[in-house]
Amino acid sequence: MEHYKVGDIAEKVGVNVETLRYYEKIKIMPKPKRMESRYRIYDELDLKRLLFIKRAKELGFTLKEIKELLNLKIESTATCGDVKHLAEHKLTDIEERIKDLKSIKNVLVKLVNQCVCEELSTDECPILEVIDPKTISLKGGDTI
Amino acid sequence: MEHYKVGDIAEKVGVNVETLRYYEKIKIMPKPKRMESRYRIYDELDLKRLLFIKRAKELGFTLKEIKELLNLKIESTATCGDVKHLAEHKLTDIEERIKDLKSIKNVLVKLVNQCVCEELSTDECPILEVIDPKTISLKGGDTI
DNA sequence: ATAATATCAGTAGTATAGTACGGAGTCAAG
DNA sequence: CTTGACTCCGTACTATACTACTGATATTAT
Repeated sequence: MEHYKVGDIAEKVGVNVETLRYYEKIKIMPKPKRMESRYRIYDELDLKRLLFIKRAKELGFTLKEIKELLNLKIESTATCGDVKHLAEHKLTDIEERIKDLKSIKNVLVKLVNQCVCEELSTDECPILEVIDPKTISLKGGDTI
Repeated sequence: MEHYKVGDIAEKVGVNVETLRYYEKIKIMPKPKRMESRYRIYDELDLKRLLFIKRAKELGFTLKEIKELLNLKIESTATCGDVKHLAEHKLTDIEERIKDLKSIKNVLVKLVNQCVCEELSTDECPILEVIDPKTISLKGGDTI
């Protein structure tokens, strides 16, 4: 089994060493084993976990949400239902994110194509039309 | 043309009044017109803009990135190429986000289905396998 | 063997994105 | 025509997620 010191894994994933210690403190990364010198030792699983955290953060999840995602595993009969509910909830959330990202993507595609040859001038910002108001649900009279 | 006071638009979109003033300060929302009493007046376009900002934030964009997205419009022949490049760059980024969100989604779907009837115990966290390492590109020997 | 580099723990400081507060002016309902 | 809700501006405070710094060990390269 491969193992890494804190500096190795940090460099591999592209976070800094302090971030790893911080993640340990807030319990999103598990306490690693130590060498006799008290140096932390990480393995492949830690590497994958850190990689997931990094990317999920870029995708807009908070560390708290990421922790929940990482804890989604079927540990026992007792918790299975809970896990299922939480997973279903996350699923809905993620599907909505994908939908809205696709809307933004489509606007960008159009914009790029407009740019190709014609010098069309768009007076108003084209990206404003993309968000499905249902996703957010306006309060009060729906004048939008 | 509909118009709103700061409290109206804030409540409609679900942000608070101070946030609107903050967005004005950092120039992600334009300076609104004022009534004689110096009260701010917002219109439909402002509403759409604020809605977009709110959702884009939830999708993981920073206010800085959102500002760039909102400025993506073809203003003149001169800037068309720039806009195109920036839009293409954003497009790639968004496509990668969608891809990784879909991967996470698939794992969640599997997890939910596993839960349905069988009491399968997954020893390790299933979600760790989802991120395409290419998206992040590990440094050093690719041992993952 | 010794100098450079890495790690340790703890604490303090930073960036982003708000959120709260205070005192004054404005508006609208009874 | 007042009283309660809303808005004004400026400033200060907060939460999240790091990032930097210190002084002491530990490891590694020459």
